[in-house]
Amino acid sequence: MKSTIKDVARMANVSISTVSRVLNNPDLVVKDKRDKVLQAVLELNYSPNALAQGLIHKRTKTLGVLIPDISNLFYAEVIKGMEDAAHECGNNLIICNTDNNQQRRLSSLKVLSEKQIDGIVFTSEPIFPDSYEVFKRLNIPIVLAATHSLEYDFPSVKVDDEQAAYDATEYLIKKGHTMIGMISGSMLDPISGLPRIQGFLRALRTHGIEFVPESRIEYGNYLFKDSYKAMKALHTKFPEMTAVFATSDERALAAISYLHEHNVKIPDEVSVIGFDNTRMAGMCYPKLTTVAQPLYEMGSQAIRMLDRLINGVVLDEKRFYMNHWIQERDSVKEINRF
Amino acid sequence: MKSTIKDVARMANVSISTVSRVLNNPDLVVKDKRDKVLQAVLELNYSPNALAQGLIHKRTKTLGVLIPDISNLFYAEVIKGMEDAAHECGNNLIICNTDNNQQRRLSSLKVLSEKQIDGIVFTSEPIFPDSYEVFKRLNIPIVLAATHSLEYDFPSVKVDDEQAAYDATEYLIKKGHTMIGMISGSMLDPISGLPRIQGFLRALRTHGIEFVPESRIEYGNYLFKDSYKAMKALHTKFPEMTAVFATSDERALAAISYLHEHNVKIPDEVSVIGFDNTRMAGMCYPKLTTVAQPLYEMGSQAIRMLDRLINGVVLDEKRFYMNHWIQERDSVKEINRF
DNA sequence: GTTTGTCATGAAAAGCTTTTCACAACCATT
DNA sequence: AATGGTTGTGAAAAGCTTTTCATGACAAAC
Repeated sequence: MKSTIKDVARMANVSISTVSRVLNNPDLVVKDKRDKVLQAVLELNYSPNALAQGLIHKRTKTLGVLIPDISNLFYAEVIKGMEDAAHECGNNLIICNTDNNQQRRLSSLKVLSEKQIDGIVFTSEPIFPDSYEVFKRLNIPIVLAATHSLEYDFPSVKVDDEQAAYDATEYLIKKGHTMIGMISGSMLDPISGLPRIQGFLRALRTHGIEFVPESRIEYGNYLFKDSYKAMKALHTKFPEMTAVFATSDERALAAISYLHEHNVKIPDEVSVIGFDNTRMAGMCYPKLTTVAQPLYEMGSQAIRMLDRLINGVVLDEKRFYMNHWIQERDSVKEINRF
Repeated sequence: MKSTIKDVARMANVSISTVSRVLNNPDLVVKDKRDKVLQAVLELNYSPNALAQGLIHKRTKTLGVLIPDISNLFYAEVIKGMEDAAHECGNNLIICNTDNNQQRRLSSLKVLSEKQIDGIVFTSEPIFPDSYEVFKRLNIPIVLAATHSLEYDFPSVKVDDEQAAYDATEYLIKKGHTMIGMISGSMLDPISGLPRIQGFLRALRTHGIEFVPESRIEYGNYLFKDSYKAMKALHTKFPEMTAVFATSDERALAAISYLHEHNVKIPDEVSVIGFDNTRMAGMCYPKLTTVAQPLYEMGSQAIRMLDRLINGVVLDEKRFYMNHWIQERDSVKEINRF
């Protein structure tokens, strides 16, 4: 049986209030009582019940995190960043898998709210009006990570996807590529789909490369298998291609697999650039050049922003864009333009 | 401001007890009051405060999970299995990263205990006496996942590592290999180090393959970079090797990278078998043949066992060994023995 | 020597819910 | 008509802590 403050009080021969004071405001009580209390605490292995504390303080030091699919490697580093930051500011994380499923998302939010969490980090998914309603009713601080919203003014942490895609494409162009294909997410995805396509197109336009989107971009979901098929379709309709921009590392690995299997040399015949810089990017062959997102930092930054919001600090910038960069490895080759 | 049961009672013109009954035991109250209460609940968007409930029931429906390094891909699937199972039996997970660090492990356990979690899943790490003391004092159900303890009788879920390593090695032998190297974890690691080495040695012995451990096994930590170095060392001291047993997929990928970079054909010149069957195993080239652990199921099974323990069910088997299997892909080749 | 002020401490309320107990009303039994 | 048994409801305790308020003791100031 766990001991309570009452047990400590009894053992130390003082009132409950005194015990509480010893623990929270030690200099309010004289030394000999203090010592007796401390002694009793030790002896009984007492530690306060956070439920009771939470009830009083209306603060649980627990944060909720909603993630569409935890098993996706993308989140491994993000979660670690979150956990480390949370630990640092004395919080715990309840992580919920939403499975890309509104029902589950709602039921998770309901229990999180019942458990009186102090704030929420919502990752990756766009905010639809019905989710917005729920968030508003929850009435607690919320931070978006790896997503944002232009309609609603939730604070957010993410990379500038359009610019990142632009930079990736420009990088390929500067390496001499003009025949560039793209494996992309859906145009209907306003977070990591459309903006990356727009960045890609803008780079081509800026550098005067003519372009027929229908024959150069292949769309598909984010998993390896579909991306492999997408790469096959792309390569079939665009065999002159010398470089592919895959909008996730998983897509890039699928492209690499396809190319290997068809005896296309990487990067000698076809260069590949990915997106995310998950740990996998350094583990494949050839090592993947990719648009790096600071995954760990995105996670920790999101938590730190949330913690500040909870403590009533006003954020100087609502939409926080983290720096991305091109992580050069071995999957892109400079080619002779002429 | 969140509404309380008091607000609902006032609005519905009944006592607090009646509201509580409507929510927990509806047939105890007459229809018209019940309807009025339900109406008020809806109108006020009321949901009960889990802290107060937890205080009474001594049950929080929250479980703690301790993981040495969340960013390791190994845990992505395990956590998902845990989360799904937890969700199914109405629990939430507080996941803590221990960083392989006793200090942090202890501080995490302390807050988890203060938050009155109902049980703990402890993953991967061996149980040392001091940890044991802490667990015992916590006095709540605990399940070990991907680890176990022979000294203490905590229930556990894992694969039979010795047998799995034996099977992997035998698989290579049956494919005609006799010159087999190993990239292993430390012999001092009683969970995934020593047993796998023992399984490896037993398989060789059983099949009458002579063997000088010093020149055939390379030890190192689990990260890619070290494993790459290990592979280099192994290949240097054992160039006749036709197959490598890498005791994690990450190690196997490092081996593959090394071989690619030195123009050794996989699996034509050297076969590689991994361990874990993380999602990466299907994304590399060649696709990795590996000893599959049922990661998702290990996670969900651990949670289900924990939930049963919490509900006072006595487990029929304490040490639960999940089935492993050889997931055949493309990194191992049958060779001609003569 | 009375008053003011400080300090240490305990009693009790508050935070929100569930559950036990008691009460009243009603019907059925004798 | 009196007793016994249901049934529906509210008051209050319990779960554990923090914090406010009140009290008593004692030193300092007039």
